[in-house]
Amino acid sequence: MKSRNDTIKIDGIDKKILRFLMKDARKPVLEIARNIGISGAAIHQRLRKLEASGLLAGSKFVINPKVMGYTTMAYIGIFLDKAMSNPAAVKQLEKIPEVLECHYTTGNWSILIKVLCRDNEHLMQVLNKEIQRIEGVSRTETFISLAQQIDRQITI
Amino acid sequence: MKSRNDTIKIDGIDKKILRFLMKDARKPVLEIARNIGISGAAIHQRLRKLEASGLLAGSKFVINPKVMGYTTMAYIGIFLDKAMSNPAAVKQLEKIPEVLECHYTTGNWSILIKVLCRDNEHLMQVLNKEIQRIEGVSRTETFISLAQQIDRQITI
DNA sequence: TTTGAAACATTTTATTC
DNA sequence: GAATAAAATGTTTCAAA
Repeated sequence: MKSRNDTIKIDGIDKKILRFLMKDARKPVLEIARNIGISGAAIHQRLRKLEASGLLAGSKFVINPKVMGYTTMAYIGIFLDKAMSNPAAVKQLEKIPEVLECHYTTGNWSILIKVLCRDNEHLMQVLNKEIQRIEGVSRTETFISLAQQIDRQITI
Repeated sequence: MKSRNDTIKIDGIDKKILRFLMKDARKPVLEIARNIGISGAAIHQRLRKLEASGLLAGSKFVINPKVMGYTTMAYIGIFLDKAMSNPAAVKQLEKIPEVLECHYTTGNWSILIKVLCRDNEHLMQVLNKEIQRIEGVSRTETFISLAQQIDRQITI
């Protein structure tokens, strides 16, 4: 099932199934079955295997934040005083719901985060009252996303 | 249905439903119904309304790229020669499957992209043979994500 | 808006090839 | 691996409250 570098072999049928479900997680297996000319049970079995392999990491409903009044997305590069305060800083960042992603990165900053706020004022509050107050955070650089033109998953 | 700033009013029941489905898009509506003590038909109707409002923007199967051998994620800040070449650059970026996100940003760069590659060598090829060759791209700054500790959607 | 019930469709499992 | 079939479960619609 797995090749020597621990990746998984998936064939063309697996790919077709995944491509359908990556676009619409609630697409009925039977509908996919009709589309690709294989029985629903066969697809069901393949999905169980893909799940067991860890390739399928679940499914999600996608929410449009704009409709909820969240229109300001930004990336924030964070400089930390000492490398040792990293895990502690992440713990604090986890408590801020506006923080959607957090990466340890090479380069200028210690950490790069993605935040989603209602507007610029909200973003300013999150910066000044939440992020800047975290122990070890010395400086930040903010990049507001004026528009997002690409948003997709890995191509299968 | 919508307040004067065009956001949507959702009540506690809507939130409960959404929280279930944001975690697992394939969770049966009837199961959610049993959990929150309301009929399946009621949930079905609420979901139709949420979908009509645009708040529900579909669903996705989530794939674990590591299992497919994609282990190097990076953010790349791109400097463009002239502002006018922006849309053309995005068009070229769309053709590169390793590019998962693309944002117009305030700050240093014109564009910030997120890329997913198999390894550092693959990343180098994408940088040198794909991104740097795009008309108008003058310089790039790469930040490799050594680890991602937070990855979530907006909190409902 | 909610419910319950009927009609319809899908999922899941066992069996067989 | 895949197909079929049967049982269990889920979805969808609608009339009534």
